[in-house]
Amino acid sequence: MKRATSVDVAREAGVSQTTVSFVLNGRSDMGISESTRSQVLEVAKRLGYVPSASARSLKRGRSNIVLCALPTLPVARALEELKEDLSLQLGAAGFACVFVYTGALSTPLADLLQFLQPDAVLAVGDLAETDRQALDLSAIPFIDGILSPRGPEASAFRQEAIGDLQVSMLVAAGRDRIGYAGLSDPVEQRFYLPRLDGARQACGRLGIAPPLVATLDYTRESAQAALDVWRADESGINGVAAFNDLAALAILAACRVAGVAVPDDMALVGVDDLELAALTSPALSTIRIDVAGATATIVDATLSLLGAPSAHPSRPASTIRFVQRESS
Amino acid sequence: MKRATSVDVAREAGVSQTTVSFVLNGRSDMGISESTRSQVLEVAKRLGYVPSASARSLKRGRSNIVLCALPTLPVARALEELKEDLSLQLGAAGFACVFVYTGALSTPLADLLQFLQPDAVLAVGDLAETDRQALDLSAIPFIDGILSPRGPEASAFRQEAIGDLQVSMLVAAGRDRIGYAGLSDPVEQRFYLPRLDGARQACGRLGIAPPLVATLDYTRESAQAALDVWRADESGINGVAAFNDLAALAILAACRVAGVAVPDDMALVGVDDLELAALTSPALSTIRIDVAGATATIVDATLSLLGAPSAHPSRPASTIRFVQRESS
DNA sequence: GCTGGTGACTAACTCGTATTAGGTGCTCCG
DNA sequence: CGGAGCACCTAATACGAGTTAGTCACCAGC
Repeated sequence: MKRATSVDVAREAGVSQTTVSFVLNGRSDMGISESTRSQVLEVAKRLGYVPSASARSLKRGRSNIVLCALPTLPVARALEELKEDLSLQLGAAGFACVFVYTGALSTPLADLLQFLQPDAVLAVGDLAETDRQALDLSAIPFIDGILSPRGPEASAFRQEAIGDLQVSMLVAAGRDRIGYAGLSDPVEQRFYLPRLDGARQACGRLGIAPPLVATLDYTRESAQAALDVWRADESGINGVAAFNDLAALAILAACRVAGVAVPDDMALVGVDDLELAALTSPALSTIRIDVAGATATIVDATLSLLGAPSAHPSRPASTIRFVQRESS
Repeated sequence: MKRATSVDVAREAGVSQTTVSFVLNGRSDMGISESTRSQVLEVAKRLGYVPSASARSLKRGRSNIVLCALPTLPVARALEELKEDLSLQLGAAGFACVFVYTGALSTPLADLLQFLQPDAVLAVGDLAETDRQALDLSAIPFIDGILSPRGPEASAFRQEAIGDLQVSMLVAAGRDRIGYAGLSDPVEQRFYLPRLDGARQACGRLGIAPPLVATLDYTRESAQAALDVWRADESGINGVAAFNDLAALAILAACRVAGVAVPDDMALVGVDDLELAALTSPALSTIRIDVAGATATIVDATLSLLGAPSAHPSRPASTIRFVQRESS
């Protein structure tokens, strides 16, 4: 059973294919009588007619698809939320938001363009140079690094504010010597460095020494090593801001093993508010990122890139919020 | 700057568009001389020609796109791995694998079909009835519930084996009264129930009482309540198999709060081997699901659905492995 | 009775590619 | 010397929708 085309609908309804097209695209300026109109709609529904996406985008020159390229990143709640928000808001604007995995391992973005012609590309990480060129050649606009600020359009996510808030809350809780847990993973640097900068600035503003940085990967040993670094410091680190909850939880476990009491000996603040942050003992204080506002900004930038009208006159930026639990 | 078409290439190379098409599709049976061939290739490269996906799929009748529909699920390492594996293996077979979020909140799959015409749809969860009908109308084959066995093609994931292995390892560690931590989330039922079945069967086989089931959501209170249920049981539950690592970690925290020693008073085994499982203290014993083999089966089923030749004569199913850590 | 306008519709073309059904000119063969 | 056979290439069409430039019937107005 082949799928119905607009010609099928036309034949069945006893009109021309042109008329079917006019009716289904709601072109009221073309003078279609009400009886013909409803007749066509009825037949279209009866035959289960769905316009061919290929034919439509071939003719129109746009596909109404926005492609979102994802790198391989460890779990991040904010990112998950962003993905669903993007789907939702772009969907409301008449675009389909589809996701692909690109990275060293996966198919390069350039190869996908022979199958899929998005109107725009949003990349969470940075795009490879070859991918950039491929997009330029196909005249597809893109925004990369959408989670950290660079272009004006992406300034919705102020990663610096996160590090700042972490330190501020640690200091407010009476800590005066801060450690910062960063990550060695290169993909994460894009988020890590701005957050660390924010933490540094907060230390300066609050008149305490800059944070003592230790980097870890997601292993127990590296968390242990970081803890050792902080404890060996003669100034006596008593508060740690971690790049994200995963790192914070690794440190939390290292503290337990080493007999360091949290929060008494060492306060700890993560970022992301994973489900698990509330489930550990002690429960993890963290920064919750509300991406909904920021998504609007990204969607806005995307739509203006496409010359589409934007539906968000006011642009609330991403808001962040300290979630106090037991670890600080 | 408009993108180049095959006609542009033809004009520039001084040949017909037909010839360009033959060269670029490698139709060696059409007798293209080597000089023309290289000339066309050179011009195509120089102009940065990329064939139009819309035009191609319009003519060919297939898009070479496989769409994978994702429900909103909490973090699961195996699922992440599956997504990347699918991208990789389908990519190798000449298909683009793209992901969309569908669910109660998000755009229904049916609405996406006006923008995108995949050759097949793989759904991780179950498809809504309306989505099913829409796919049928568009004559797009689909496989849903790809993570749990129903059709013969999806039998790669033997969820039962997971529950079985959990119980077996608990019993091997000397536990004889087993609790099972399930989930109340309806989306997870599809995985939860088969795993529980497996656990039940293992208990039967090993000659111990069936598992005492308690369901939780991802909150501290529910984990606490589950623990209370097991401890209140007069038989003295001394080993718990959890639906997944997240649930297991919630229970781990509840044990700490309640002063229950893990693994001495209560052994605990999760499923999924999250990064975090190795980072807690005590570190979590868990079941690691190797999806690579199962992906091959899914890809195989998909390709045969599409009438494409499958590249995997031998079909290794998903293998699971017990990861012993400190909690059991 | 002829023009001009309007309401309701459609023939024919277009998008960019793949494919079918030829066309050249050349050599080989009897 | 008149095909047959080959190597090499191209004109024309189809895919399914959107769009332009009409056509046709009907009515009003002078």
